[in-house]
Parts: sequence; C-alpha cells; structure tokens
Amino acid sequence: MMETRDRILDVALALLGEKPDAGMGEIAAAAGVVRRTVYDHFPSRLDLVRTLTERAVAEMTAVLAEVNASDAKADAAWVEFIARLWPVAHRYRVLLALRRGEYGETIHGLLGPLDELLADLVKRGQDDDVFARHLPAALLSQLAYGVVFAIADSALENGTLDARAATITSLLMLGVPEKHAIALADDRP
Amino acid sequence: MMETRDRILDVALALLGEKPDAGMGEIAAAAGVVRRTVYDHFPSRLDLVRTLTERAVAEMTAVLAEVNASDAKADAAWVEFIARLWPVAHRYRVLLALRRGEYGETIHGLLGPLDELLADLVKRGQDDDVFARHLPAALLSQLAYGVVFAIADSALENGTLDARAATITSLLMLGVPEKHAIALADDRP
DNA sequence: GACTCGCTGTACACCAGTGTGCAGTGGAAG
DNA sequence: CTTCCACTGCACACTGGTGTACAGCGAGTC
Repeated sequence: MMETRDRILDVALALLGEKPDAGMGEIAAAAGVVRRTVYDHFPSRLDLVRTLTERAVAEMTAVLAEVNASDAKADAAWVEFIARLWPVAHRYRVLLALRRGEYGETIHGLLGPLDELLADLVKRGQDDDVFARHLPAALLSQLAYGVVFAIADSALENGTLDARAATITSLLMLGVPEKHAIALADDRP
Repeated sequence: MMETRDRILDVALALLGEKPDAGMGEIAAAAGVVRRTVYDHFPSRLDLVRTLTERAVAEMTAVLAEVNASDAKADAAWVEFIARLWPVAHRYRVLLALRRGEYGETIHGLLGPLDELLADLVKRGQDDDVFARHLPAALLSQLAYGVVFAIADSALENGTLDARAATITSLLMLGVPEKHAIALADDRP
C-alpha cells in the first residue's frame, strides 16, 4: 500500500518532533510496521529525513511566497504568515533540531530557499521603516521565526496554543511597537 | 598534573560548543591527551558534562544573583546581566544544545536555579510595568536569554561580537520600547 | 490457480561510541 | 635510588543503531 509510506512520514515527523534522535526501529514501531519495511521505502535514514524536510519546506515556502507576493505592508504580511503557519508550526519544530545534528549540512541546504524568502520579507520591512535595524535582516528573520517555533513548542507542553502571543513576540523582536503589534495581532478574524 | 583536568574541561566546553555530540575520543584528542586519561578524571561522559554544566551555572548564577540583588529597575538589571554575561556567552552556548539530547533531564535540573532567578527578574519587571505581559515570565525569560545565546552564536561565525545588538533584541522581546531599549543599551561605559 | 507485491520475521555484518583492564613509562618528590 | 603518580598504549567487552539478505505470507489481480 502506498498509504504506508505516507503513514511512516507522518509518524516520523511527529516522533522526531519529540525525540529528534529516534532510530529507524522506533519510527517503524510507531508506524505499526517492521523496521525492514521502512528501509523498503527509504533506503537510508537520511532519505527519510530529507523527504520529511522537503515536504515541510515546500508547504511553508508556498505559504510564505503567497503572502510575500501580495503588496501588503511587511508587518501585516508577517502577521499573515505566522497566522497561517501557526496551526502546523509545532509539527515542523523538528526542523530546528535537525539543522544541528548529523544531517545538518543537508537540511540546512534544503531550508536555504525558505530562509531567503524570510529574509527578503524582513528586509523589505526594514527598508520601509516598519521593522527595526538593530540586526541584519538575515539574522533577525531567523531569530523571529525561531521564537515562533519555540513558543509553539512550549505551548504544547502547556496545553494552550497561543498564536496571538507568538505573533506579538515575533513582532516585538522585529522592532514593531507594542501597541501596534497588539493591534496587528488582534485585528484578524 | 591537576592542570590536565582543567584543560580537559576547557577544551570540552569549546569543542562541545561547536559539536555537541563530540565523543570522548575527540575531546581527548583536542585536549592533547589519550582517551583513557579522560576517563581517569571523569568516570563517564555524563560526569564530564555535569561538571561542565555545574561550572557554567555557578558562574552565571553568581552574576545574576548579584545583579538581581541590587535595587535597580528590572530593565537596567537585565542590561547589566547581559553586559556581564556577553563576553562568555558564546562559551556556554553548548548549554542550550545540552538541554535537549541524551542528558537533557540532568542538565535541565542543574539549570533550574538559574532559570528561576531569571524568571524572578522578568516577573519583577512585569509587576513594575517595565516589561510586557504578552507571555508568562518563566517562558519569556527563557526566550529572551535564549536569543542572546543565539546572537552570540551567529556573531561568532560573523566575526563581530555585538553585545549592543543582543541587548537591544532581548529588551525588545521583553516589551521595552525601542527608543528606551537603545538608550539603555548605549548608556554603558 | 498462478503471479505479483507489499509487508513480515529473523538473521546477519558492520560501525562507532562507551567504559574497563592492565602492563608500561617518564618525571617529580622523598 | 626508589617510590609514587599521572599519563600512555593497547587490549577487550558491550551497546545500540544502521543497512542488507533471504525465506516467507497474505491479499489482491489477471
């Protein structure tokens, strides 16, 4: 069944999210399958992780590209991006752990395009004076979306997923004044 | 020689900073010593890591406790803390990586007291209305000092250590208005 | 009914890292 | 000169994860 492959990917994403160093055995077990079967679909652990990353990057890139294409102001675009990313942010938090670690090089490469789009958006905001310039856009964008994942993480343990808090926090980092940040975060359906 | 033990600790801190999963062999080699010798000083890998963490926590806790004891306003105290932490922040960045990972439980426990002091300071700032309340103090403090380490990290690759940028960024996260944050960061000798 | 195909189950070989044991060796201290 | 001690150098056992090989087995398809 082709659905097995997808189930493995889904389960692997979830499992690696909690335990980035889970082995092929654990992933197989969690997917209700024998270890050998996982190797039928993914010849090596790296193949699995790469496929997983490509999936996540494709989805996130699509959202960001769409948001970025509109001519909305950078701060509004950022809010839109976080709002659409949030529901699945905790699913993809494994990406942060994966960058460091064995396959760091490979994963980092795959994330490159996403990083660039993110930096572009922040750069645009800085040029338009809606974001602060205390840090270069490339670094600031990383920190800002890193913090969103960090909050999504802790929110999981906490029980209450709070998109509003994540949005406000990232806007504050980007140099948006608190009042404006709150207004932006709140005037969404 | 007793100096060997210290050299191992120093080298291990540096090496684990770049490569958190470096083995005892690599650490030994980096310290110019044989693997067996490392085990003479630290019966297990966990012993090494724990000793390392205790060292770092002791130092950071001392600084924070001192800063926290003064009756300065919370924002000024935070700036003081970051200013004194910054010169060695990149040395201790391994702590962030160590929390997740094999010995996470143990390391997390050792960092507990530091976390509490940090949360206390932020809580005080929130109560005095100098820090924002978009997140609970415990989480906000973690994010704010996490971002300092992240900047220290990237600053290393970048060449330019910028304490000012790190201070401003963390203050922004804490809800301090940009102008005030810049003023606080700049009126230090 | 024979075939295919995806999955099972078990058995391997392999590697890297951990931790231990023990016989040195060289230098400093008595 | 001898004793001590930290360090060396090499041996080994153990663990846990990776990836492969091969003989199935059950459920659909022709």
